[in-house]
Amino acid sequence: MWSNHINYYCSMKTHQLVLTWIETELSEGRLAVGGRLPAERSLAEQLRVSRTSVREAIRILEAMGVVRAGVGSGPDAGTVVISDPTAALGSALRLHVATQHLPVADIVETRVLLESWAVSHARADSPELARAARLLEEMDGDAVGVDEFLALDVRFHLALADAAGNAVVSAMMGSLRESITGYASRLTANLPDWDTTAGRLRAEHHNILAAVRSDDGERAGKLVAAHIEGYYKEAGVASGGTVPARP
Amino acid sequence: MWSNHINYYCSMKTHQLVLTWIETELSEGRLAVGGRLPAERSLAEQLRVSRTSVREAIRILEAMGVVRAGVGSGPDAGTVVISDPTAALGSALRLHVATQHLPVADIVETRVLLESWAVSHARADSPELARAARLLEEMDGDAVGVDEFLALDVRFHLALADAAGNAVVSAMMGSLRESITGYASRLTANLPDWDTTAGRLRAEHHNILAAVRSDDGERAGKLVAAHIEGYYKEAGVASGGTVPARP
DNA sequence: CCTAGAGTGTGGTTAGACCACAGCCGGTCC
DNA sequence: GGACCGGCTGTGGTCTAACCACACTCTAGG
Repeated sequence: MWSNHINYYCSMKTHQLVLTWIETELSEGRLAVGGRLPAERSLAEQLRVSRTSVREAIRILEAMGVVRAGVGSGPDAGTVVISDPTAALGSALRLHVATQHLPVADIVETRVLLESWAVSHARADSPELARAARLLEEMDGDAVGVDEFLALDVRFHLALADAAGNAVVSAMMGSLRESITGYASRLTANLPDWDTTAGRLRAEHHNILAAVRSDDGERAGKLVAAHIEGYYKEAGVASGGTVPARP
Repeated sequence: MWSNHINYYCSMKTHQLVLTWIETELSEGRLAVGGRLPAERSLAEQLRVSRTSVREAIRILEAMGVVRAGVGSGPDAGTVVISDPTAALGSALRLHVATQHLPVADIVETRVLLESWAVSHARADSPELARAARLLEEMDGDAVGVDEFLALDVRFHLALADAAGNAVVSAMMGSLRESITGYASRLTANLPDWDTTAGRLRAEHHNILAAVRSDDGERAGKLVAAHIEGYYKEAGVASGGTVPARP
């Protein structure tokens, strides 16, 4: 194969060559979201590399939320281009939290920053707000368990963030939330009384949504900041504090 | 091998099994930054999977900035755990920008948001500010070319962001900046007169740094927002606007 | 003592094989 | 004629076995 010869002039790992090729195809518009990559074997032959190297590149793209690999044949199989920035940022953040080089307190602080910006820039007539309202109705149900409540809570906050119309902020919000999902559900154990907390959270949610809908961005931003900080404080993750021990 | 048997009960791809194992080792503290992963062949044997699958997992971690693979032997070889969140977020963002599902305008907007927060929360006595000041001195030199100026500019803004002491914000700032480096250098071609612009940017940098050092966070935030927005506006990336055509 | 070479262990890359899966297509049976 | 069943084809998923380049480490020879 040529790769050794090529690498002699350009010290790039083989799979990076494949990555570069795919990224170029994306930039130049020859590959777009919804499109399909060539089959792994064809791509390997075309780029004069082994299938292993092609697969390594595709794995990276898959982890980054850029492609989705599907077996079988037919119109929904093969490796298709998608675009899920949240997945990429989320798993990256989660891993770095695991290395304990990204303090959870910093993540919470960043979440407050992004989310208060988002609600204060949300358009009062955004269709996302209707979605948020429906989620609140669901959360008001009596039979909602803790985990279900938290899941709906995530979706509510994401809907709010989407209303600002900034894809990057939405993706980062989602990834921050995803990276600490594990913590969030563990934190509920620290709460003195879940029902009381849930009631407070519900009320705060309605206030926030009302502020956004009346176009009072400043007030919505402050409410959201207090909402998030209040929750984590009650659950024991003080700003700059350490992470609670595992059960 | 057992993997097919295992996958029968739990539909997880083999390399994900390896990823999960490594993430657990990180969370539980048995692996830490600076530590070394077992050799690929050992790990494969230990987890009862093929070396191929182990490599796919390691590739993903490498792309996420969690490990660094080094050939050879000795104390600096092998696969060691690092922590470079910026790399992970940066390449992810860059790829999604390539798919044209993340508008450049949104990235700029997010950068303004994060950076103005950072400077308004920077500690006036942070050692990072001294670093920022040294970078400004370098930029004031007469013999500084365009590319060199831009490189120093990136480092200056990152130093400012670091002064806020939030690792997540710093990482996101760096990744946003990295994801649009390609654009930034192309944008200079749109400027009517580089020397004039450079002079203005220099003056604004000094003003921002002065505001931070006098603990006037609010003013620093506004200055930084105007600084960034002004530059992109002059270079032709208006908020919500489209991307300039390639040369 | 120092140096050149063999030895060892690391990741990097490749080739080739087999599997499970999903759609397609043609033949068969009712 | 229509419904069903089987093989065919192409996809990604996994594994094995081998080789390479590299960098250190040890050792034999000067």
